[in-house]
Amino acid sequence: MKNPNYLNELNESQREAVECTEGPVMIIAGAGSGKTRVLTYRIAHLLNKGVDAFNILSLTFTNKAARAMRNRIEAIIGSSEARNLWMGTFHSVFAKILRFEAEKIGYPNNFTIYDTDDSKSLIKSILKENNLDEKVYKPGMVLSRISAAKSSLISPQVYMNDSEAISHDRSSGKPLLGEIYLKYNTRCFNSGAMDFDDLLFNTNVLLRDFPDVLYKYQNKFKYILVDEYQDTNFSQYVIVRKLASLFENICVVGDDAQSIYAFRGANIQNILNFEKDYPDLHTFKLEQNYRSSKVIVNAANSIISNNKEQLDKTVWTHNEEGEKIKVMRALTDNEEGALVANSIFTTKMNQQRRDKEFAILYRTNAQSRAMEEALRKLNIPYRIYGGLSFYKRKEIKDLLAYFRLAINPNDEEALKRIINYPMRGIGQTTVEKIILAANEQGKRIWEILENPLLVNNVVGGGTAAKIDSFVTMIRSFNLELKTKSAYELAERIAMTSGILRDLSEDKTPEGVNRTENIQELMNGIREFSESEAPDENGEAITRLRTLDEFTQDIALLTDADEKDKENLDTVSLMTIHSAKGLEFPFVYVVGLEENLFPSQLSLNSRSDLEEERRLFYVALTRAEKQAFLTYSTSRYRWGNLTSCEPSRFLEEIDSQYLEFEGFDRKAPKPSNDHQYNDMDWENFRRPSNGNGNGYSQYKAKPAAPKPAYTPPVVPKNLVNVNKASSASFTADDAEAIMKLQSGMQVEHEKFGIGKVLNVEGMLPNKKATVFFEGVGQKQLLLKFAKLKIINP
DNA sequence: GTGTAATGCTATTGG
DNA sequence: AGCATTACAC
Repeated sequence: MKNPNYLNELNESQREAVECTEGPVMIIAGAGSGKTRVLTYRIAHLLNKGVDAFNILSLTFTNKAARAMRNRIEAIIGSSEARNLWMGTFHSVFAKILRFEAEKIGYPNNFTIYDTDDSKSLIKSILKENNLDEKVYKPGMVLSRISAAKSSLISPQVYMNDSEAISHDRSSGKPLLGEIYLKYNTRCFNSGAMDFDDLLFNTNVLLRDFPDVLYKYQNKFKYILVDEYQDTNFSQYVIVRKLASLFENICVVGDDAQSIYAFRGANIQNILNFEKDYPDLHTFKLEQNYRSSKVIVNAANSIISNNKEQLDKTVWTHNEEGEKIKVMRALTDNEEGALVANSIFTTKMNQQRRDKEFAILYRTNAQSRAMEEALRKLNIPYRIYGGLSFYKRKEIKDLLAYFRLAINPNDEEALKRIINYPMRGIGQTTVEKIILAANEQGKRIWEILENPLLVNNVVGGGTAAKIDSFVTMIRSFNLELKTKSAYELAERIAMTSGILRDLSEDKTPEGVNRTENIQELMNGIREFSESEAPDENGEAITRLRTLDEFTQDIALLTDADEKDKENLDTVSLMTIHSAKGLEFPFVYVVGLEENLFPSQLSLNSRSDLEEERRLFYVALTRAEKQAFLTYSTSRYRWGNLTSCEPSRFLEEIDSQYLEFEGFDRKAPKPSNDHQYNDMDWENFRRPSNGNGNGYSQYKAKPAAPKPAYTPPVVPKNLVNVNKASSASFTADDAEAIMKLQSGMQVEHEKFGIGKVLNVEGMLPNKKATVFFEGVGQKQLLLKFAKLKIINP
């Protein structure tokens, strides 16, 4: 035992929650109350009491959280026993179990896991084959209906007989959703593929239809812990209830105030009804916040009190008072970025902070662009979490599709992706014919492809020969799965398939970047190949690590799982959803505008709006020392400048915790140079708390002042003259364009380094003549050319 | 079957 | 504005 006094590191309610190990336990944990700490210590305590690690199942929200917990547990108990714990997300833990048991429910053990893109692509194929209009049956929407059904354990058969579903789909003009759902499921099954929801649905099928399997896992998992229980859906709930029903050593941890995934089927009722499921339940409340200042805790409480549905709980803190929350207003989204970047810069300098102590949180991924540009201009390093994750990039998915097909040749989506990439003359029509033939004859796609007779029935001789050589190639990969290491085979596939050749022919910066991404993937595979594998007893052993292991490992990774990047000293940019569970000394929540946050789509129902409010609560409670809230009075949305009103959430915060920087809340909206419909600023909502003077402490200024915003100091050697993106000028851009003079050395994205020979014209249409080495003389419209001044 | 130009759609949130 | 799909020419 490395740390025998570990219980002393907990406060009273934390310790009680840790020590109550037997029977059902619910822990209601306020934001920043040490929830992870309790879970970690609880597991350590179980191990310390002699419980075998193999008998503990701990379900976390991300795999990264599981890894972090495992490490902390090892540090507490001082042994490597923690590696034997079953820990991970619902999806990864039950995918692992399904790999053992798949054949019982008719799946191959090496089943593919379809991601959202695969699912959508399959739905598109089905729509096309059945002559259904993609505009009526939008693939994304169809998928979310299917997903909702699966999360509620509604099979296609049940769906098609469900009167509520039938009338819902009829009245929305999509009566065939049930049929599509059935076809979709059949196709997944025939491809040996499960989508994300199938992993949980099929686990339920397995536990329902095979009592011996259920019994086996009930006995195995004598202690079950579930983190973020407020975000579990019905399907997950049933799995947990079934597994726990033998011993009832079930501990769930959650916070109803932080439930932000109802949109994907999460059900707060799971936490609210837990008491009914387990009458002899022990409930613990963690209400002391250790993370944030008093200002932040109290401000967050004042927001969440606007929600009607919530458990009784008061979060408080002993921490210092802290700075007030700063509210900042910008005129455009770009200026909002500049405001934030500038504020980070000054705070960093004044308080001697590191970049990694700052986070910028937003409601939608699209908002990151303005922030990025502003940070780049100030040379502030940043890292975006989410967005296009590494494994979603085209070139990565292409190579992975080869791996997938080598592992499971019936994987229809992988096949469609690469049968003609790099191009080998097997076009769309051919693929459609083959798939059609497979479905008509009730055969798997690979059965058709493998059989020259069947292929010849469908396509001409020339195409058949091309198919034959493709089949031979994939089959040769397949034969090497068990004999070659992941790295050896991956390298061979990258070469033989022609992907590397195809990419290396592309000399554009994007093309080079794609090759580098492939290289990075290969490095990851090499690392994997050289790592030790756990055997079934959890012992690390050295044996061949194969490509199918690798491919299955990464299928459920998310970018939150990207490892070892958190040590980088960079500002973090992410959506509020992905910020869940994280904390930062300084947090900027940006885009606090009506229709953006709260989102327009949430305004129709009370429960959706309350979820948005909980999301805001989550955002604010990420901050330790100080929070900053920003909004813009106008913003580009799908290419047009639109006018925005400040978010209602700004008014819901008790104003004693707010400080308005550079503007007066009561002052009329400042005029600016942009042309757009001026919204009714005078009717900017008055405080609705009835006393009518909610803002009186802010003195009204007579005139409409420009916000006190000083443009950031831009390093002279890296002036971004303009972005091609906008036809409108920000002050910065215009200024930079004006600075451009002949004789300067500049860099162009495509043409490289060049020298300015001449500048002419008036501002919006100012032109420069630039000589680029190896390219020649070019006339560039500064509004569009991305010119960087390298040497003034 | 392949390459390019034109059109049209989109931007909640994520495993 | 940017991306994906579609239309049409080769």
